[in-house]
Amino acid sequence: MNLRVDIVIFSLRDSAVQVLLTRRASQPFKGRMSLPGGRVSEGESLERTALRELEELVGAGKTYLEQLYSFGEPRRDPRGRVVSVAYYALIPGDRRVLAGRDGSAVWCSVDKLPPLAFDHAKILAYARDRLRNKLEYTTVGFQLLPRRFTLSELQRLYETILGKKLDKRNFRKKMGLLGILRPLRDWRHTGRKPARLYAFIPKRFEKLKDKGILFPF
Amino acid sequence: MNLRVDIVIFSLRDSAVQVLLTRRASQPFKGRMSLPGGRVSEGESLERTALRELEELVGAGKTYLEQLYSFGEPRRDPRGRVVSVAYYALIPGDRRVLAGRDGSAVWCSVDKLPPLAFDHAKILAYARDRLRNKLEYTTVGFQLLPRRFTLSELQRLYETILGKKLDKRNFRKKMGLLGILRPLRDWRHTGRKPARLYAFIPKRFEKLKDKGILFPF
DNA sequence: CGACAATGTGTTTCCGAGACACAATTAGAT
DNA sequence: ATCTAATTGTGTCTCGGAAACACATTGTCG
Repeated sequence: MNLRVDIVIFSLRDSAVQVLLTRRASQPFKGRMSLPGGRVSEGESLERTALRELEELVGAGKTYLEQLYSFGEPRRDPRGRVVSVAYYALIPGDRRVLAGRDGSAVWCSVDKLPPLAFDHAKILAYARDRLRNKLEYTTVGFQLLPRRFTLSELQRLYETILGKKLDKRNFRKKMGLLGILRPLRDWRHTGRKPARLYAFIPKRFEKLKDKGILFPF
Repeated sequence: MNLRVDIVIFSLRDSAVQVLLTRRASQPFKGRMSLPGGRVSEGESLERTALRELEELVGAGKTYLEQLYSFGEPRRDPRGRVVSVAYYALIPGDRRVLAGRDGSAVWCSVDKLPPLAFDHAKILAYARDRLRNKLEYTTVGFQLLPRRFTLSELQRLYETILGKKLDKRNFRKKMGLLGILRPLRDWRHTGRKPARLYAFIPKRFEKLKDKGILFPF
């Protein structure tokens, strides 16, 4: 039985949710794009496999990683039986990526995906659903932003992933109420009126989580 | 690489959430209780494996089955590397079970669990969490009840799984509002005042789901 | 026939979600 | 220097769902 780990690596780039894909160098599906992944080694846990693959591609740094689902249809790989444990990862949009050893990794907007190898389109769709859902009751979203960000950037992130417009005042009211943002003393100067920078306070959020208070959106 | 599917089979019996466990007949952990499960055969999907195991244990009939999580710590089985894809299933409390070929399967209340083999306690805990969460925004709960049930039974189910008391009037109001229950013409006579029987209307619920209306508890 | 146990039924209060508009600040153009 | 365009930033009202809350009714059992 062949066991692999495939990873859906999300990031926010150019105001779009993008996924890191690799081009297949060999048959089957030679030349097609596919999710990065690799074999689970002996003595290596699933999560460790995922972390290893992840590091090869995007290096170390703030990363969110979560197991997604296991895919085991008998015919999903034409070469033979392969079961994939899929993970998904979130990395900040300002992170430089190594783009893989051979530089074959490419960011693709999830709205303009090329045809994918195997059942990877299915895996990716599943990951997007999960991300959307999770965004509504957790703070995973912050994993996609740089350490410091403006409220408008945060709102755009939510709007992009949820696929709908949010009201600015309501959005800010809720964020304020949650008390998980720390206003910084710096401002972002980008074209027009400068915007205040904020940082996420993970500690505060942990307390909310313990009390069972979730994320309302 | 050895790949298995293990199943957490929940049911509601004697007003308690119970799990179907099997006693191990051989080493390691000989004599201990463990989650039922089995090898994934060649050419068999993960879900099909789970269904096969499930049917061996509890026969055919209304069943809810969902993939839970994959466990792949290198040392979780002392014999060698074994990765388990865990599923969980819900079956009605009035279902007769075959209790396995050899009759070695036993129902155990999740509040009084014996020591379990391997990392099965962890898997079970994970399943309980998932069940609790899912109960709050879906209708999985109905999978644990017989076809016909009283509102009090339904409420007790929710209270048991959520581990907290619910207000009777609010509970009934919400259920009524959702419109997913059909009152039947029969009554349950059990000791005291008879209670009206109801049935779940899956069709109605599908419509709610399509509209994105979820379960408020 | 009386005690007990469970069913069944509405109103009020409170809080969070969503709808909604305008003044202030800055860069860049003229 | 002045104007324009783009973006930030801020409060109130309304509505709907959630939670708190008590008592009359019905049947069984002793």
